[in-house]
Amino acid sequence: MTLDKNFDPAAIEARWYAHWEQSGQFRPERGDAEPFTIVNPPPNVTGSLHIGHALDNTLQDIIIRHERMKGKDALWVVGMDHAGIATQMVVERQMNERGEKRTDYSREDFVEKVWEWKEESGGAITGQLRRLGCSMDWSNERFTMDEGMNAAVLKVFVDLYNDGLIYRDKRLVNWDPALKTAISDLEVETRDVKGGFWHFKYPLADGVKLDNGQDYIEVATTRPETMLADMAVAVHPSDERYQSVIGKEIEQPITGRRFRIVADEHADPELGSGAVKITPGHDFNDFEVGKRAGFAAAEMLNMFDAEANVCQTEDGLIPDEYIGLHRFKRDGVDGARELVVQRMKELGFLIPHVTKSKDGETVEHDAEPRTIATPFGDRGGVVIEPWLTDQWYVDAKTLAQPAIEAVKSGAIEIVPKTWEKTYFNWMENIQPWCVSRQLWWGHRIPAWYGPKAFSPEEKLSPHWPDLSFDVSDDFATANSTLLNDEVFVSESEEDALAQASIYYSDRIGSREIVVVENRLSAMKVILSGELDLKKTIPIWRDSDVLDTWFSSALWPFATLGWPRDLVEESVSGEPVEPRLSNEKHPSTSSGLTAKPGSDLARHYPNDLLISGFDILFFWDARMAMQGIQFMKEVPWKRLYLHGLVRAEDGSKMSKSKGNVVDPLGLIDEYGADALRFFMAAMESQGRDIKMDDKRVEGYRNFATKLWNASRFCEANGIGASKTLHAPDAALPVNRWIISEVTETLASLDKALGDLRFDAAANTIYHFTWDRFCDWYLELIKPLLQGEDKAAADETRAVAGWVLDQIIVMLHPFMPFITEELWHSMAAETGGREYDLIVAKWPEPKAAVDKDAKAEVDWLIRLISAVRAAKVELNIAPGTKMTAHVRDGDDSLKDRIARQSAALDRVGRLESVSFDPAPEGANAQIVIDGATYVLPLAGAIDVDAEKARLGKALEASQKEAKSLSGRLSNPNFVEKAKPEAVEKARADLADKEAEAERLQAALARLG
RNA sequence: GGGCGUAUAGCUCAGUGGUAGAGCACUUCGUUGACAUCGAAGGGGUCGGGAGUUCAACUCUCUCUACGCCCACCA
Repeated sequence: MTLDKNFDPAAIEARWYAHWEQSGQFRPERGDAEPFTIVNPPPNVTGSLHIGHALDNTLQDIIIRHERMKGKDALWVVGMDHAGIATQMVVERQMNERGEKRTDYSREDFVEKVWEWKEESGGAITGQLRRLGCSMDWSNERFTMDEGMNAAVLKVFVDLYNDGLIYRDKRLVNWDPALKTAISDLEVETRDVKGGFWHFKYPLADGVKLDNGQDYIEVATTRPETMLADMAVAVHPSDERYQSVIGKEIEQPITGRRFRIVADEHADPELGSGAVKITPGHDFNDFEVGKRAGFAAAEMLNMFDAEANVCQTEDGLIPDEYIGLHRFKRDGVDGARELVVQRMKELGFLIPHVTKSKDGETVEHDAEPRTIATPFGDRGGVVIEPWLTDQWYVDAKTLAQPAIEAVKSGAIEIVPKTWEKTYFNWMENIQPWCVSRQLWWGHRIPAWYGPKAFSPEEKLSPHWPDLSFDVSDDFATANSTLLNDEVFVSESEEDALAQASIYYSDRIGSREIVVVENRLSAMKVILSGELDLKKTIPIWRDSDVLDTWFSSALWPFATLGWPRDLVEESVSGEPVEPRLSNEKHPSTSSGLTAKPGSDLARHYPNDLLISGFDILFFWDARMAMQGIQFMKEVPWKRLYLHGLVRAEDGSKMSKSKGNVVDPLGLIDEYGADALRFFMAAMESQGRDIKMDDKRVEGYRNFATKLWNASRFCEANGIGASKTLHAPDAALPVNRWIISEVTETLASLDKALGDLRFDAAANTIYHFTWDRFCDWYLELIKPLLQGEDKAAADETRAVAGWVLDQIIVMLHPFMPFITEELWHSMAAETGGREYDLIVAKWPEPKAAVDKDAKAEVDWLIRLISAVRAAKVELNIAPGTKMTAHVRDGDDSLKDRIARQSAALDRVGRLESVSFDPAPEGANAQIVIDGATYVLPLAGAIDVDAEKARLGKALEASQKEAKSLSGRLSNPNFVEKAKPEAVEKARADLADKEAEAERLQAALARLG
């Protein structure tokens, strides 16, 4: 015996994984084979394997192993994401612990520190994916900031810029005051927060009154602090109450600022007083109203710095006591909000909210309590402040159009289909994507700016890095000729310099161009007078980096060698229209095409993408847009979206709740195979998975079951099959199990093809346990130990072949135990020629053997019935019995003769004869057309047997009655499908016959 | 305010236009060698409520209820 008594996953997992990886079998050389490609969602370099990764990667591994075994050039691309914000936060946190901060370092030094951290501590997850058994192509592991990705990001940015699909704009962004960076719409999550709704009087200026004589307009707000930057009050154009004051002015009590009352549809007459204060610099709606009211973005007042502390507005009207306060109460310290409310109250401009107490007394409150949907940054965890800054935007609307079309046309198939609607809904309403981030870790934006970008005429909206000094008028005068706010976008600094030279020499005569580090140092250089601006022009590179998702959106092609493996398109220089098909040899808009034979040509489009639905917008949709834009083809043919893994009670797992299940702990306890099988078995389309340790344990038991079955085989001279196809077999039980393999394989392939992981797992599970272990191995025991050597040899060959098929079919789900068994089972016969990971997937060949199937099916039902009768009649299960057949025909006689050994050994029927049964009390069983009489000398409880038969009879009669009822309905016979009618007739005949026999059996009992 | 999903055995979930299945749990029995991480036999569901289509509905349509998720600028 080479197999240990117990299966110990830990003992084999690491060994097999190392072997596979070291022998390069995750991506065998198969240059001529049909390609199959999946790219793995790159996990954050800061990340560790959580249960969601376990699900996501198990599913991908199942597919990739299956395709690899089918002989394809299966490529599973793997890599890590630099995860801009997350990684920078990790390193900054560590600095904070040492009493340092980021700005103690230069940008270059800080970035260097992050790289050091990445090399030392990053990527822990790659080892954990290995523990899960994932067979990705580590030999070509990528990183979103490696050389190739950097080149791709630069090219994409520049190409998009040149096509007008990426642009710089000044508008409100979602600003995270904790992280001091802009974030995209998707990174904002709305939470309900308890807040207040304050009502104020805004006095009308110049003695103007409303029609009702009131000398103020009532406005209400959930953000009183922003009134320091109010620039208007809006009323609905058709609101009767305010017609006479439209165009008149308000004098804001605290700042004394005067501003107009404007008419705008945004104001809802039904809400509050129908008048709303407008703060264009700090509210998305107000920004739009402000623009409609004629304010340019640059004119809009800003009252916050990057940390959302109050700073002075351009007009200098904010009283000193507010400057430096936080926007609202923080750490128990009152902020601008509290002070504004207090001052307004003191000034008599607060309209209190009045409620009645239980005693009927009126109680005044400053604000009406209210639940407010408040935007939070998903990383920083603080309230987002809409803030007016210059940022880079991708024209997502334009890019989205072909991506929408791709799904509509079926070029991309989304599985499950129900997600299409969500995809369309988002894509059709997509907003410009803010891609610049005020961070240091990431892809630095390849844009250089000329001096005008920091001229004094420009409104210096607070921007990182903070610019808190004035620019001299001298400079402005000296450079008034430097024209526009010029931007040079290029893949290299040299080229940007060249562009700048051409630009400035054209306009203002030749001057030398120098590049300075950033906007801040550019200012310092200019102000210090170090540069003679008559001779030199400084340009500076954009300080910002790109959103992490900008680079990961390129993953499906950039990891395959784009743009390195592009070559001139040979056909023509014509621009290529998007094909949105599955054709090969994609080309880019610049007349380039993937080099024939390269991975890029062979593996793009990818065949499948598997991701959680939670990153459908973040990642999947953006890959679709960028893939089509740059490759003129969809990134993948199918997109499979799975749900979340939830805690046992159905809640979301989260660190704060402390209900996070560690997949590595489950692997330690039950083995990677068991965890993987659990994930597959639970993955039905369109539903979240609830964690269930008991079920993982169950699949551990399944692995043990297979292990023990293999030990049995080994002990009985059953080993690795010598043939790929099923051996010839004459015995019904062998022909039957071969047919069962054929059927199992067919449904397994279908399930995997349909991405029904649960169905696939259940198919192989039940075949292995119910068919193979519970019946086949039991039925062949007498054959293995019998005298008929030919029968024993045939059975050994078939059993060995079937076990091989199980091991092969199960391998994608349980790679470790199957690889171990694959080799162990061949140990006695000289070993295998190749590892299971690259073994050939079986091809269904033999037709199903109906005769054998019918015979074994009968055998199983007979044995089951005998067992059941024994239990109900309280007969010890080991008791040997004899049976006498009534109404049996010759073919039944033959069957019984063929199966006598199995009937004896498995069914405990030591003889089955066609002689009449002895008189007296007997147990009786009706199967198909025959009755089996089991004489029970004396010790039978006649009443129990009567009850047993009576119950069976009742069931038969009930079914027969229902069937005959249906058949006597003329509508059924006329309108139902003929097959249905036919089947009902046949079933009725069977049931009636069965009932008759049972009745006869009862009669015999007296 | 829109959109989506889910409601099937005690629990977790499959399922098909023709009178319901799995795993776990539960009950009873079982240790002569593959396996007690096991075997055998069982009990248990009017498939969320209502209406409709159909010869026939757990399965299709509508509606109601409950729960969950996503998107959305209501001050």
